[in-house]
Amino acid sequence: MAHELKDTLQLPKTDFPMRAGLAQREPGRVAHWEKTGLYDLIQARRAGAPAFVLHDGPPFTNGDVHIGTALNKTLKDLINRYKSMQGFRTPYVPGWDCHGLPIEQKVSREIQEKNESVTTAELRARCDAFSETWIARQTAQFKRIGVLADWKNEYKTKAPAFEADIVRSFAAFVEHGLVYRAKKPVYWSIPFETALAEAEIEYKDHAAIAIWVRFKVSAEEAARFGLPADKPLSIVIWTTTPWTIPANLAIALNPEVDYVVADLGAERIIVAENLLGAVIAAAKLQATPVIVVRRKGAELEKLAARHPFIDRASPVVLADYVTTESGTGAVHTAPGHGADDYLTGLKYKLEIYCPVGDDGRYLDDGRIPQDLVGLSTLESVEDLAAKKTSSANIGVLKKLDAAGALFAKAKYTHSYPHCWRSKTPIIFRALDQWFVALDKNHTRSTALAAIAKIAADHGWIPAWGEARIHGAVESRPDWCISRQRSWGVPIPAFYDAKKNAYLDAGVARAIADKLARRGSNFWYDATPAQILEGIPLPGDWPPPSALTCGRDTLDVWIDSGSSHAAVLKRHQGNTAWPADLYLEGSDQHRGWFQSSLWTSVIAFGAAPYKAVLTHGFIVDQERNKISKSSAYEKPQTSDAYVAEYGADVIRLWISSQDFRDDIPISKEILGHVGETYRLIRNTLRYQLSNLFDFELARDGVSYAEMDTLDRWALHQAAVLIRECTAAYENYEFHRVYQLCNQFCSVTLSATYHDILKDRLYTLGTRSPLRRSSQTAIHHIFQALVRLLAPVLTFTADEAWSFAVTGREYSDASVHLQDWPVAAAEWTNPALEAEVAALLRIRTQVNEAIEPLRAAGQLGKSLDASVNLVLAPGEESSRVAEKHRDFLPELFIVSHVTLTPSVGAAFAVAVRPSSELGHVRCPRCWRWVPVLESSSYGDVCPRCVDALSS
RNA sequence: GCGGUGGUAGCUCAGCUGGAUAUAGCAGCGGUUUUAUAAACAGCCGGUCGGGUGUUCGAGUCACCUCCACCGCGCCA
Repeated sequence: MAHELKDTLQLPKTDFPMRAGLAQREPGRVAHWEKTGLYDLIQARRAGAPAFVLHDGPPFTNGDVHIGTALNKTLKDLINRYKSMQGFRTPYVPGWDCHGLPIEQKVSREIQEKNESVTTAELRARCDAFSETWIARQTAQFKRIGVLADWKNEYKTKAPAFEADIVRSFAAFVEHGLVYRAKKPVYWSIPFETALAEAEIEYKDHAAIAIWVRFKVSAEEAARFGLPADKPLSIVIWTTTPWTIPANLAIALNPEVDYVVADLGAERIIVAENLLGAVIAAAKLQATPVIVVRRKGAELEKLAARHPFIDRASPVVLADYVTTESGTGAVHTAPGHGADDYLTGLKYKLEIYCPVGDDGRYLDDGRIPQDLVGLSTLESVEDLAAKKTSSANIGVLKKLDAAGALFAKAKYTHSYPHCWRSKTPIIFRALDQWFVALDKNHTRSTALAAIAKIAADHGWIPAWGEARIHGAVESRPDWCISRQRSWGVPIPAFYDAKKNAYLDAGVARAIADKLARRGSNFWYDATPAQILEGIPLPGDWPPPSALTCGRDTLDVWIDSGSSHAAVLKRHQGNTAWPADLYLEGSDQHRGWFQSSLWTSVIAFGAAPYKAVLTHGFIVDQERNKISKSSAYEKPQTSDAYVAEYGADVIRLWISSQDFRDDIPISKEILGHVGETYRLIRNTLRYQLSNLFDFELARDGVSYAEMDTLDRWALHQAAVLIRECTAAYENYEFHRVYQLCNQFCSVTLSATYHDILKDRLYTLGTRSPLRRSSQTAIHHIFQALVRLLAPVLTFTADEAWSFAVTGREYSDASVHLQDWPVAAAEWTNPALEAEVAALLRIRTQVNEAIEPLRAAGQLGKSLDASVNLVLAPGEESSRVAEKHRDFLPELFIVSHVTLTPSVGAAFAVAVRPSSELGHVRCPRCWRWVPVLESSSYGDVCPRCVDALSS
């Protein structure tokens, strides 16, 4: 009997599974989207619409997609999908950053391990192949997390046409007269005879010899500065790299620090006052120094000391970086052998002097003492193990000793950069490099103006991005754009036998045209004559036969920084210049945002983007950064996370975080997000399953005829749509997450859906009240699934397919729908206020039920009967009175009585319905005064109606 | 060391131009239901808003100092 009764209920029905099985089932949807050509369908649908171009910053192609990269790409995908549903045409051309040191390093290491020797062109071909395999893998990984893009029109910085545009960017620099050649110190690996980049050095402890050296000050010079000249006077410097002494051109003092002339008896020395004691101690002198004179460093500027064993002056210069934490406060300065020294050298117009050759040996330049020429500055791994220092260091020590200049020496262990491959200490060595003069031709001011213009349009998101990039652009020194590397775009410069450089914008552009057809290996394979064939040369150039090709490549930031020119300017994949949005991590203010700005400002006079959105970096739960190398339980790759949680949970996690700040990730956090996912999924499932016999056209109820609670729900949906839309517009996806989460759990699951069960399940199929609720559910589902579609791309699409066709896969896609809009009539604040008041009473009812439950007098709320003591005139009493017939359903109880009581306060009382002598209807479980008979036995009058309809 | 950003319950987030008892969801705890059932509902617990000082009738909100984290830059001669 009971079983038959249950069969008369309209229980929910759907094939939409409760359990998502994301990790297993999502790949099927990726394939489905590929098959149906979803990206193209979306584009075709908006063919005539205004464009929103989000220009993709290219990830580096040397490994699996890191979770941070996945976050970046997913945020882009989310925005594109939202904008598309909002009615924009959203061409999205993904890119790949292919050139550069990390790839060349990895490939070189492989070659080295196999003891192969290859030509530059072969090395480049292997780098190309290496990059290509990662492009394929990363593409699959991006698709797997639901990134929808124009993969067939993707851009690669290594593609010949792209390389040509990189060279054209460079040609624009030349055209504007910005490119010049100068010396600059670089990290140099002696064993490999190559310049190293920051990434190729590692800091290790190094046992060095620290020396204190006298730089004599002549009597005349001393007198000129009012210093006592009756005893030998010298400035004492300190250094841990004795081999750089031959290149010494100056002594740097801090202008603010107090220096003293200290009398040691036989001689006098000049050092910082704070360090005098330490210097005396280093020299193991017993004498108590007597301070004769005290001067600020600034007062000693241009005092000319003498080099200890080379006949030249070493003048005092001033530098703020000089400290009194170690040494003597007087810093030995060799502009060809140190970054600071270099800058000081430029300031004082010193020669950038580097008397050390590629092999690390002193050159015979006519200035280096003959007994030092040929000595090596290299300390091999064996030398380091044996604690032997370099022959150059020993040679210099001998010379200093012989000259009587060695004031003291000591062992000194410090952290020092080493070549990561040869494990030997690097040296700083000045080499000729190409630079871009950023202050020429108003370049910097134009760039700053472009930044300000974007700020005026609120294009820096968050707003502090403006300060970031402004600072970076304002303070950037001239841009060193040459690299002594092979895997990159060649700098189209030529050299004659005397190493004079030849560079011309027109020639560079002509070469770019050739590279576009033949690829950049042409530069490495062909002779200068072949390269220059058919290209008119400037009048002052020698014939091609007298030239050789330069071997430097361009800084890879010019590669990616040219993407706006190579992709947007050429409308690749129907894009347009400038981009509406660039979106990358906040480190790119100094990286891609900046390099793109420079190339664009120089070539086109304006920024390549209208707005720039930045996100923070992924950190672990302790707020420590998650680096690619750190030892975590599992690799921090996109695929590893997707395999464990599914792409939609990862995407939901991404949306849940305020990405402008640090973005924490952990098992706990993802676990919570997984809970939210299940809540949302179940909410959608409830709606789908209760619409199984509903068709809007056939069964829909007009708003005017809808039930109060259903109208209330539509009001809530309208609010949700409005607030979510505002959040999406402001790129505040975490608000979307919070809003949808609360809507699903509080508004729907705990309130609306719970109350609706009675009418949906037990009323007659075509009962107007049931149809009213189904109409509301239909509208709410339509809104909710679309609001979620940009985030939960897989689940929303799956739910949509079930809603439209009842099947898991179909041609219908939520991603081809418009953004939801609430009908104006849904917004009904007066009704909302009344229901809100009733819901507050509902909470009181629930609180009153709880003690009875604890006492075992009640089980489910339907067993309860409620009496409200009304206080006439009071608001909740008024509202309760007005909606008295609605109260049992709203409270999910069987019976509600109202007892007006003048003078009493509003109160809630609950008792079991059985105490009223009521009986329980076996069909709908409500307690009623009497049951009536039906063909299914005795049921309540309402169920009799339902069964007969 | 410098510049930027942030720090609100175990977790993720509200809190607008300073105003009363500081949000909500999730998690946790012990319950209810078996008609969304590897689901659903109700109740309870939980925060001196990183720390300090100041301005104010009143500070999570403003100022200064300090600690911690992240991004960028620099330094270790």
